[in-house]
Amino acid sequence: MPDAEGHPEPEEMQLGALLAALADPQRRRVIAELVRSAPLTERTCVSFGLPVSKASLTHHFRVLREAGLIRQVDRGNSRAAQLRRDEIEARFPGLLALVAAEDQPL
Amino acid sequence: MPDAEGHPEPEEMQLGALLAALADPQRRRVIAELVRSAPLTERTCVSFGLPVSKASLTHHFRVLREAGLIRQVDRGNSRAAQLRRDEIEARFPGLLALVAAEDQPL
DNA sequence: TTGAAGGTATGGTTCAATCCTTACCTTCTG
DNA sequence: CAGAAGGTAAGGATTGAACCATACCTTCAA
Repeated sequence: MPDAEGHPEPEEMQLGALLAALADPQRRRVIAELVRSAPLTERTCVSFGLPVSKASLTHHFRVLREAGLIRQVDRGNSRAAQLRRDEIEARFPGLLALVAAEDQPL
Repeated sequence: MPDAEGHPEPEEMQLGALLAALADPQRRRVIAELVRSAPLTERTCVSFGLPVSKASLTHHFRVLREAGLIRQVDRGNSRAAQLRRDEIEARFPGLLALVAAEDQPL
C-alpha cells in the first residue's frame, strides 16, 4: 500500500476546505464519531459502516485527510484514521464541537 | 419584487446547509463582513462588491438566506441583508466566530 | 413619464463532486 | 502458497454548483 500523503500542516489548513469536507453528511458522521470517542481512538475506514462502495470510501477519507481533519497511518495490513483534534482545535476552535453536537439529544 | 421567501426557522436550520453555504469563499466573505460590522447592520447585495454578475449575486444570497444565515427584508427599492446573528449563535455557537476570524491579522 | 438602480427568472455552459464497477496491490492468516 | 481483508487507481455516468447573458419587474428620482 502506498504511503498516505497529503496531510497538511496546521498552518496550511484552509477553512474553506474544512467546511467543504464537513458539508457532506457521511464525512460529518465520521468526524462526529471520532470526536465523541475517547481521545486517541484509531478506526479503520470500514469500521464506520458507511453505505458506499470501497472506492467511495477511499474518496471520502482522502477528502478528510487532505482537509486536515484526520491523519491516516499505516498499520501493516490496513490504515488507521486518527482525528487531528488538538491541531484543529488550535487553529479553528469550536469547529469540532459544532460537528459533535449535531443531532445529539439534550 | 416578489417577497423574499425561504427563511428557515432556527430549529429548521441544518448544519450541513450552513457548512455548504460557508464553504464558498465569496459567501464566507459576505458573512465575515456582516459579523465584523456593528450589530443590526443592513447591507444591500451589491454593496459587498463581489466580482460576479447580478444573476450570480442573487444565487449566492439565496443560498445564504435558505441556509438561515441572513434575513432579507424588502426596503422598497431594494432588499436589505441582515445577519441572523443571535439565532445562529444560539443554535450553532461559535460558527460565526470561526468565519469572522479567518484571514484576520492577530 | 421616462430612466436608472436593484433583484429575479430563464436558459445554457462548464466544472467538480459523488457514486459505481472493475482491476490491482499489499499484508495477514490459514 | 492461496485466499481473504483492506485499500487504491482508473474509467465512466450522473448530478449539482457556479457562472454568464439576456430579459423582465418594481421602485425611486429627475
